[in-house]
Amino acid sequence: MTGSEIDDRAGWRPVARARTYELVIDRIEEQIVSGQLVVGDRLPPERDLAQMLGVSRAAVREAFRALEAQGVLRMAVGTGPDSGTTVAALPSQALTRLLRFHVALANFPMADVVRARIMLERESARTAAQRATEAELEELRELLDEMDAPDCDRERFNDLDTRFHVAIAEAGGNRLVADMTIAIRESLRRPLLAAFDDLGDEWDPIADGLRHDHRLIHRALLARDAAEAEAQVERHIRSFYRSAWLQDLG
Amino acid sequence: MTGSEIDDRAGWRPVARARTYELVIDRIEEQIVSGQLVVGDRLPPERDLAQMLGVSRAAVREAFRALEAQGVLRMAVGTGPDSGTTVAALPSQALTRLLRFHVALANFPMADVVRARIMLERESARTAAQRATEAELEELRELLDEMDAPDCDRERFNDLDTRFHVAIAEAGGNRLVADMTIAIRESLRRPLLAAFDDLGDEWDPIADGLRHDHRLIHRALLARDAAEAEAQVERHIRSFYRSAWLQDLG
DNA sequence: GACCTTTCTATGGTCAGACCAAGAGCTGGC
DNA sequence: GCCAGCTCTTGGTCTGACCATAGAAAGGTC
Repeated sequence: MTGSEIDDRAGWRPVARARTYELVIDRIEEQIVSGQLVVGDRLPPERDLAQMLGVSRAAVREAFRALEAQGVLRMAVGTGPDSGTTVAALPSQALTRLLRFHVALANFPMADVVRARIMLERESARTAAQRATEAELEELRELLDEMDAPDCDRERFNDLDTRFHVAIAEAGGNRLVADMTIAIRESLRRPLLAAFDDLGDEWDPIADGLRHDHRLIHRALLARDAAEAEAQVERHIRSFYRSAWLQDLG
Repeated sequence: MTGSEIDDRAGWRPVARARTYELVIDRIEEQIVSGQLVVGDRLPPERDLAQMLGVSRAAVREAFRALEAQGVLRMAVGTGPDSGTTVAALPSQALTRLLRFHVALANFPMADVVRARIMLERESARTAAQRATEAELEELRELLDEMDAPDCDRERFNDLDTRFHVAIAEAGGNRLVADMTIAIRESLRRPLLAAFDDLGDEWDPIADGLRHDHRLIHRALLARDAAEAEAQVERHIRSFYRSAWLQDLG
């Protein structure tokens, strides 16, 4: 027999020795799931909580850091009403950081990310065509006008472009979809700017193409034409990906 | 004038005083973005890195915790080749935790989460219909057979159900879409089980309906009928949501 | 020489205690 | 009545110690 008899027996796997800070997280999660902690609530001061849980302050702090990284907590010094450690609602920022790291690590292939982006933004465009308010449509138009300015460099263009797509996602009304859209766009910011620079002289015609695409999307939204908005968004993203990365999505 | 003149001047906002651990994270992110750190690489021991960066070990540890929470690092004691702190690729787990917290905090309304789920799983079903392997289709069938077992209680049913949907997402071939699907399903586990229990005697007919839906989805995948697979997945999720939460998605 | 046991060492895990820094509120002098 | 300065709370950081784990190395036994 090559292995030990007590190994790989179905149904048995080693217990993961929980680290102290994970136990602290578990206690906090209990409070959240049971509804005893809601967004805006304050947690006890680190020193107090450490004593209450019977652990060191360092363990509490490491737990807080992990939760802060997930956008669940917000920490601030001082005394006032906004100070201390409070339960936050920052899923968008946390999602963005998470995705940025994993895109940089190439855990998600670029093509997969772009396909996901198409899926998300089609959904948002469809919903936005149905329920965007007049004010939201007007805001989109203003963004497009700003992108037409002659002194709009590539970085500013990209930031306005991002705001345009994010505004559509938020007009779509689905928080989760909007936050995922934001996360994808922001995580692509650096590679996108690098691709813009690589374009060299080809930039101007491509930017004009993007401006034209955006107007078509905006027009479809104004016309409340969900199918057209979806189609234009998909065409827009695919053609941009093709020109910036010289690849097709198949 | 009600406010100070130096406040809310467009373009000016207070600098966020970076905390030491955030600076440590920035250094690590630099290494990752520049490609000097790739998945599997080891970071220096905490004590060494602390000295190299001129900060305390506690600051390094807090940074590591934040990155661990994002699925970017993996920490293990000991001396062997797998010990120490290494760059990991665990986006799925990190996404799941993140979403679980924010669903529990109701930062994402249930209806939004379910709509996002429909969007994701439609995409996966469409792609899976085109590219699922014979082995993957067979695995799906085995899962469905297991769900037919008479001794399959609600929790086991839910776990098999999850594996069925996740398997389709993975057969779809898009890592990001699959990981988001996993995260959504897992984050819904607790509320889903609670809803199952609330059903009481209505459980049996509903479970039969789910089994039937699954067979229809499976059949569409076998037939390589992408449009039908998409439609069946959407119908399945909508009808389940309607019966479990007694609400319509509109 | 092969193999098992013991010891060593590197590394993360945890803790205690100290001091710093920001910020709201209190207090006393003007 | 108002402003400066003190005070207290709370997170931010550092130091240094010791614990726990798991390979690696050393040593002993057959």
